[in-house]
Amino acid sequence: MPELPEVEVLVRHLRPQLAGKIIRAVRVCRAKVLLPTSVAELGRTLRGARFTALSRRGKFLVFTLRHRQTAAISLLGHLGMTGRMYLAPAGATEPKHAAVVLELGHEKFIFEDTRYFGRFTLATGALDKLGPEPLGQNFSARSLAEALGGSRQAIKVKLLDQSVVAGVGNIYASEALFHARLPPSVPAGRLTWPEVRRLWRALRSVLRQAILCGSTVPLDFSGSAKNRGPEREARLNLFYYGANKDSPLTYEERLRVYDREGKPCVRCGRAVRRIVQAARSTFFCPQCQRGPRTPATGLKT
DNA sequence: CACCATGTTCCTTG
DNA sequence: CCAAGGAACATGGT
Repeated sequence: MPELPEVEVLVRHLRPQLAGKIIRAVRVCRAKVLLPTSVAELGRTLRGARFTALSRRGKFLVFTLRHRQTAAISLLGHLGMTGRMYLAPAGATEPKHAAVVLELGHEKFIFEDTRYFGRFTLATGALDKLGPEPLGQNFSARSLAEALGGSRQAIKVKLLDQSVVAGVGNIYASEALFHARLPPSVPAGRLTWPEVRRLWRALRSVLRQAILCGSTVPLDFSGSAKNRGPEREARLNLFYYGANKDSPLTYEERLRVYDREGKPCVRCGRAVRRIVQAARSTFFCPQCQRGPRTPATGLKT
């Protein structure tokens, strides 16, 4: 569950659950997710520390911890493609692909990641390379135009660049371009000012809606018996694909083009197309997302 | 077996 | 320097 909205919802969910809790023991099942931090260093640093804050930056979770009256510790989490984080009862069965487990007393914090592309590290340098938060104050249509200016890279590919905007991934890049009615292949630097403004608004709108939608989804990933099996899976997938009865939004209002190749565009009915850019799938409507048409006639050269 | 997958980084080639 | 393409990481679903 890994783009900005999913991470945001997870952060909001975990924050009150972790606040004040003390790490009694650290168990690392996959040392590679800590890199460049070592198993020994993580254990030494976290054992006895208390969670004091949790925030999000792009797709990263930023945990803040503290030992008795000492300087704050920052811990960076990233879900990669398949990562999940949740609290479970201390005695709960652990998932097959648990990467790190923090024992908190009667509970334990679990970071599981099937593909192990995620991170759980004390090295925070990755944050320095991130661009502005798309929902933050420093992200304006003007700053976006500046970040895109001059680039001949396709706008869809550019949106995946975390130094341009932090937190946009493959799904919401397609969604935002659909919302803004922009063709994914247009060179980023060739967008007109009105188009950049549309894209800016689309990004914020799409991400905000996704957070809103996700906030109404029960995020109980605990591995306890009642949360396993098909029901749990349904809930997890629901985040991206499913319908949520408690939400005022309908299915089409969440993912309008992503993974809809061949299906009718929800706006015009034309078949949604899939292309590959930078080795990733892009979905778009060839009718609604056409480039700026040059008049067939009457254009002087 | 084939191909696909919400992410990131590194390498090569032009 | 830039852009594009591919591979790598590791596992699972269809």
